[in-house]
Amino acid sequence: MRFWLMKSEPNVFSIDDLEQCPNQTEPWEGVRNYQARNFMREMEQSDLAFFYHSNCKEAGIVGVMKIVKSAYIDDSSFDENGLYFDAKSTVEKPRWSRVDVQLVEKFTHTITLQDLKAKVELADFQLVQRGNRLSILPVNAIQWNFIHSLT
DNA sequence: GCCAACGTTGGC
DNA sequence: GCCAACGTTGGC
Repeated sequence: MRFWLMKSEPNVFSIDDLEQCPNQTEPWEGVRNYQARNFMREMEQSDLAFFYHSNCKEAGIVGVMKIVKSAYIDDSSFDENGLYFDAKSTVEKPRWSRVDVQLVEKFTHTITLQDLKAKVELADFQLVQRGNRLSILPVNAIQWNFIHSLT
């Protein structure tokens, strides 16, 4: 069982949007970065992930999700008219993957990036490293428990 | 909206 | 395989 952090811009897809989905479950699609994709492929059913709101007023962790389906083909890359179209990803040679996530817990308040950066315990956490842009990161158990204790 | 940091592309 | 040019991310 492993832990992760997954970023989404709330004006594109927020934790409230996930809450509205049937079964509070939705495919996590549109990841177009190889490192992030590879992390998704390492995910197993019942792994947990923090939901992180990025590129917004109050950037930070807003809740917890569960991986309910491990990586499979992200066919949004085939949709010519869609946001996530990638001409180099074909049905014969699909390039991108997605997983299905289910909402587990919505925090009553955001654990902001500012909060996280202030913690000595998280000095090694990839999220708070300078210049970090990865949209999916592994979180180790110690970090997970510590962050969760901040709620 | 700015811009630093990083990833990707493509010419050579 | 190098690296300049370009595109994207994301905090501020």
